[in-house]
Amino acid sequence: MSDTPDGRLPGGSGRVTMREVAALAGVSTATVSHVINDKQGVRIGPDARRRVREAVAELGYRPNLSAAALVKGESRFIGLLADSIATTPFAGAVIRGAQDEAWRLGCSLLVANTEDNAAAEAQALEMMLDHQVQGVLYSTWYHREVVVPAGLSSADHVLVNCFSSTPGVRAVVPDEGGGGRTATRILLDAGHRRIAFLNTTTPSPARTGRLAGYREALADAGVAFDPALVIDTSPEQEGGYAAGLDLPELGVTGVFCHNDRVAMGVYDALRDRGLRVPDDVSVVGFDNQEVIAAHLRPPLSTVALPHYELGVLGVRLLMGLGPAEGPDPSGDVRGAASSAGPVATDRDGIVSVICPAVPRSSVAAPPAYVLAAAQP
Amino acid sequence: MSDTPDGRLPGGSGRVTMREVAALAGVSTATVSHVINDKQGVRIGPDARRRVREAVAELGYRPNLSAAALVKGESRFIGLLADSIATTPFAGAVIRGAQDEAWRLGCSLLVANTEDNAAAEAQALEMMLDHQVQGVLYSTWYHREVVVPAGLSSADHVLVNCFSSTPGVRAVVPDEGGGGRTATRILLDAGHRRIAFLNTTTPSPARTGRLAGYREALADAGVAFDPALVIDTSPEQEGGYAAGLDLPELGVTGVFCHNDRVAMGVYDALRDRGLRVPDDVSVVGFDNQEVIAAHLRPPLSTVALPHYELGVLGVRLLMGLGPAEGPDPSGDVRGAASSAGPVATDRDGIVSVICPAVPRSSVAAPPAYVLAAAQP
DNA sequence: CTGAAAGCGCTAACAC
DNA sequence: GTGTTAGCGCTTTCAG
Repeated sequence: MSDTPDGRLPGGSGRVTMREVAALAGVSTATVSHVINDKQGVRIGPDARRRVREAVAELGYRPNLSAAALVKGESRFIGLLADSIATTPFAGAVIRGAQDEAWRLGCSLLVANTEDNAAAEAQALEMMLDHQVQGVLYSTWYHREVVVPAGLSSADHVLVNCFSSTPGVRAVVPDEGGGGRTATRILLDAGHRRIAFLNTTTPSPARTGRLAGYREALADAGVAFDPALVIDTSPEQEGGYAAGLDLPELGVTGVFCHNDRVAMGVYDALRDRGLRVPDDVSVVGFDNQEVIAAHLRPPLSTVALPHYELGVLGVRLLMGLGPAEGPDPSGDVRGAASSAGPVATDRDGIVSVICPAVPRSSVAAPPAYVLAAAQP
Repeated sequence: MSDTPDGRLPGGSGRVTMREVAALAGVSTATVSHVINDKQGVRIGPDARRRVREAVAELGYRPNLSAAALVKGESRFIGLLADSIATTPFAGAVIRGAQDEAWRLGCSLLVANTEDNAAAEAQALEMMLDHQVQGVLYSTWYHREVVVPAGLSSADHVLVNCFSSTPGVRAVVPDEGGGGRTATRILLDAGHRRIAFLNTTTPSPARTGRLAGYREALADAGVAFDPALVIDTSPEQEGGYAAGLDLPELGVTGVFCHNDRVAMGVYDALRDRGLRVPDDVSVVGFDNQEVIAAHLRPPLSTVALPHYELGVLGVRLLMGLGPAEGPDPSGDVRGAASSAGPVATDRDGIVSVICPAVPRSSVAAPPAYVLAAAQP
């Protein structure tokens, strides 16, 4: 059971070693190793196996991962380089997904926040290599093209939420087009026909992808595309406010905003123009920034990009596993969204939407999902 | 460079080993080790030292951390258990601070997100112990009392942003009282005398601490405390809205809100009541939730808790270092005075820091800081 | 001042 | 089927 609580055992760290387990079980360390690692192709008698298990339990044995890593030349670590961690919830979601999947595969995540600083990036990468990571995920908090840092090629790697023009580099990215379609369809399904799209001015996959999705959804619904309804504006509250002031003259009844911050500005602008949301104009955002979407009045309908799933898929891709797989209990799409009350408060309940297709990606991205109800 | 005589080329991972460095430098591995680790108490000739350095550079040698951890029985890892990672920016800030300080000390952070789930917590902890971490930081995303999980005592540990009634457990927590004073003083300095405080209904150090700070600031300014101006409400937009509707009747010109979400609701309520911010009523929030504070119209004055610094101090405390000494911007160090910085230094170079396991006792945290300008 | 040697705890060939 | 035996790359006495 437990050793004497009064003093530290002399050895390295006082922990139970495999040799002690072997001794108690009356077998050799090799046998213990085989049993513990469930080694395939090695036949161990059921009796010995049982005794080993018992000894492990009784002694409270825990493997020394450093020793295992040393002899195998490879650790059970997966590195994750993130360019941000606190500024948005997106990176956090990626990390959560990657961690959950890594744990499922018996690995640990070694996260490093680089703040998009090349020096920190290089340092973090070396640290990871020094720890013999199996591979490295390179992730960004917003979907964009990146130049793969030189050192990254020293390790097996996969890009997450970003992509590179360098051929042969695996990447997993969100389906912007699907997101744009979903957002637009929310408004179409609510009966809107004259729908503005407040797009960002920043060139990005989000800009082109969401616009394409907007147009596709309109086309699918038999609504003619009107270029006058697509307004480029800075992707913040200020941009939304400025563009929102012009909306009344356009005669639109619905607005799809490039992101939730823009939607926040639109709310303000519409209010200042004497229009009410959702009675006069319906608004749909993008990103599901919990703190905005759930707490605006009325709560904002929005589309979330599957960041958690991006993390999951990044790990799977890195480990040479296919995208989806059978029983995935944690694939609960609503999980990432549930947080505050507003979701339960809304009238029409939660709607899940599937965004198939995958732009630029070597991997299928999971569906984006929608929060709150569409505003009629 | 693959000049191993016994032809063992693909042995570990093809990386340069210390033996190769030793061979090139014409010294033994022991000498290389001493030079690399800058071992004190061992005299190495300047010449040998130089040759080792050159060999390291030429070969691009990188140490195998697994090997070092194995032989020393301890890795250069510091574990960080976080109960959340994506739901708020707070945890992220703690992580950033802890990581930066860990790196400064030549350590790596091993982060685990537990989502406040006991099973995940236990699993993560075992993982960390299996990696021979030096110690573990146990952090929460909001300041609260916790019961230290049993397994945590297997490792050296420090609580971050939380505290325990268990005696002897070190902890570093934010100075809520100082935050409350700061927020209130913003309004006082702007000339307000009738200031409401929308406190949370949730019992917590934040609730009592900020209220105490509010009262202290009033007292310092010679303003009588009026219990009618303290309104408990749910700490969300909804709570702020509800309480905000009552503000006009109270004749207040300033409002200190328990957090930014409440302030967001207050903005809405005041607008609905026909009052303007800041012309009619000034509002100060708390938390500096960037996405709210910076994007409300007008931008919200708010107070930020020092989460980054909490992470930094957690690491320093764990590693037996005193609170950092550094550039300390804008005053208000008075919070530190009341925290009775219980930093005791032992002889023999061993530093022990004891934090009273009481809500009010915070380890000398850096001052909270204020964003944006006070509204006249 | 420097080097030879003995492992750290574990895995992987190969004997038995 | 199971035990024996080498090391993995590094740190650390302890001789010289």
